[in-house]
Amino acid sequence: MGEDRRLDVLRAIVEDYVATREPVGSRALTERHHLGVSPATIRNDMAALEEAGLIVAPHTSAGRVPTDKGYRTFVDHLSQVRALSAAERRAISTLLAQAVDLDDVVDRAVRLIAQLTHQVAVVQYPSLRRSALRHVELVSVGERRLLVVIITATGRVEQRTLDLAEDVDDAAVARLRLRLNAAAVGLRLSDLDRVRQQLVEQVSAGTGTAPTGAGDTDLVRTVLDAIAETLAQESEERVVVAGTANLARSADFARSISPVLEALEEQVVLLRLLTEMAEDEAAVAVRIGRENRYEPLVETSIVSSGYGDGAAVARIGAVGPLRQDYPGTIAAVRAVARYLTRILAG
Amino acid sequence: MGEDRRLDVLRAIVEDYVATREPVGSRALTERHHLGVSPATIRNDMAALEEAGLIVAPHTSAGRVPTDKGYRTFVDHLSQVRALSAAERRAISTLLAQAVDLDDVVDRAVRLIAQLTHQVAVVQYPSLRRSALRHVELVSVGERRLLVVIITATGRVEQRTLDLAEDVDDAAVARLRLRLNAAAVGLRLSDLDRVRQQLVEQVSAGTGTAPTGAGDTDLVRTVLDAIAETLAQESEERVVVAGTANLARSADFARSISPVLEALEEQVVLLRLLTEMAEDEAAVAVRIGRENRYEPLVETSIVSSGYGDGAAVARIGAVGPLRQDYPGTIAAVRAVARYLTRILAG
DNA sequence: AGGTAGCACTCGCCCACACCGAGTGCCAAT
DNA sequence: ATTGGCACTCGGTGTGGGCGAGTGCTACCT
Repeated sequence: MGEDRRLDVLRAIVEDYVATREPVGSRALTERHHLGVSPATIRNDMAALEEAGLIVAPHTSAGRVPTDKGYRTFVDHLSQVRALSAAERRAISTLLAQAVDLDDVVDRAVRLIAQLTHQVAVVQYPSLRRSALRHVELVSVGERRLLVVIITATGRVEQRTLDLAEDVDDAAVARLRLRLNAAAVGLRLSDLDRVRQQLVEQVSAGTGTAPTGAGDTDLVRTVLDAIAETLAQESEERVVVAGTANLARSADFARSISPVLEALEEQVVLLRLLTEMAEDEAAVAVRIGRENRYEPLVETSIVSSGYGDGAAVARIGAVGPLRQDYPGTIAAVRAVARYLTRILAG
Repeated sequence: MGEDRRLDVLRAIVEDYVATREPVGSRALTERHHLGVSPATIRNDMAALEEAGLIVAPHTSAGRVPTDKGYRTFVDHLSQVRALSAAERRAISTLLAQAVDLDDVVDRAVRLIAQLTHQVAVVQYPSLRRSALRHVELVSVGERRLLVVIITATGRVEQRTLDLAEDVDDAAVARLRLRLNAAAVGLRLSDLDRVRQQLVEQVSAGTGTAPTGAGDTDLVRTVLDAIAETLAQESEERVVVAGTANLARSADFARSISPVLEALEEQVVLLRLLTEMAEDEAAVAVRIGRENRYEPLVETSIVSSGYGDGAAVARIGAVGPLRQDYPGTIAAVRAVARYLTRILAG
């Protein structure tokens, strides 16, 4: 029984189709790959593969093309992970190492992925919720408005403007800043919720020296609420995208690429898709075609990996056509994720 | 002499071609526009217009199509500015008014422009150099690293990490923060360069109370240098883009749209293009086709306007195909610029 | 002089048609 | 289980003719 050979045939079909964009026929297969059998035999195997839903013929007298399911088995069972070349790895590490701050790291990473994979690259900023608080800055802007700036251990800065119920003088703000920082620095933002009430009391009571104003408790609560709320809305989790031009070049999209472009501009959607892929944070996950439950992306595949250590975890990914070099993409995404983890830890 | 009519003909050609994407012929013109003359006469005018380089015929027996120069005269002399509908204006003002912070304003504005013009929208953040300093925050991160956060009057936040020559204790940082803010708040960032030396002395000397550490002068200089440098590199001026999907829909690009997409991802290029268009800050400027000296964009037109008052000036714009509804785009861009100015001032 | 009518001419577009060849499924033979 | 043979399908390509929109030119009109 040719169970094994059948999978060989599938692999050959995927590889050839990815390379040539032409539906691949039985004869071409026997010529380009030395499976030791005749075209007729291949045809039988192909019939079986089609039966199993792994390949289809676009029309009666054409070769076969992999289905989503076909790519899926290819990715799961057939592709051997290809290591990046030494040059590529060097390029990654030096490029990332040159970054001057977090924004720069993310920017470089996203461009790198786009260039390595020839696809659209997506990088999520290190998640706020899980990173530790480094500093909270309060600045009063205007009469009853307070600008809250949150600085995390990873160097990420988030801001938010608050409208207050009543006037607050600068002294009160300064006092609050001191206590807030004393009490909350070092906490994971995701822990904030749990210890919030406790914090309110602790901060309002003060450390003893300065006189406590009347509305301080309210103010503290308001500020902490704001911080929590900022973190709660996922929309604050930023995603950056690069390499959209690669989409236009691929010419693999039946309809237009504009639905895909639209999807890529929707941070919220991207975030949801990425986080849904986070079954195993460390490993590379792949979503192929209709496996993406999101209509505009059913003609794309997403290859994604988590990065970062415990303190700051997020995801990166590559969005590209169904017909793509999966082993190559996976290798590139994984490599960048690893270097990224290393850089952020250092 | 039909000098006037000739321009009427040009206007008619532009309008029809924009509406239909078909090269327009003499007969069609007389039918759709009531110029009171026969097709033969129109043909003579067309010959003259072609002679003048305002229109061309794609091939011998086809209608005419406007050239860059044709669009240019249309924009300069022939298009009457169309006011937006009341509904549109209401949409703009309410949408922008709901924004919660600067990021949100910019985000809403860019989406708005994309939606109104059906083109790619571009919004430059209110320029750092010209906005006043609201607050400088210093946070030491790690041993000899200092995070400098700059907050402007418009609510914009910029950050930068410094590597220091020697250790600095928290007390020194706190002291510096106090003095720096006392001395520099309210200054235009663009003025910083001029008064820098003066500031260094002023801040180092302190206001009298706290004892001054040995390395303080150096530290002050380093920090001010960093601030100045951050501002100097234009790359820190951010540009956001939206509506790239509109490009893919337009189907007006001879080659591929990928060069255009690439260009749109290059912040530096976009910034240069935008600032080059700032002859008259308030008015709407238009660059048509080859007027953009940047090769990837020679098949596009850019409609752009400044916004903001003296304190915070920047530009917005729309990038689209040559064949577009210029009056509509101009109206939309101008309207959004005005509302934006109002919002930021209020 | 400017506008008009008529006319011959050009050419891109569309359609019908035929042909070629890659590829298939099936069957009989090994 | 594999293979060679064979009839059949059908998309892609090339050819040729007809159509029609559009033009430039010339002669004519006001």
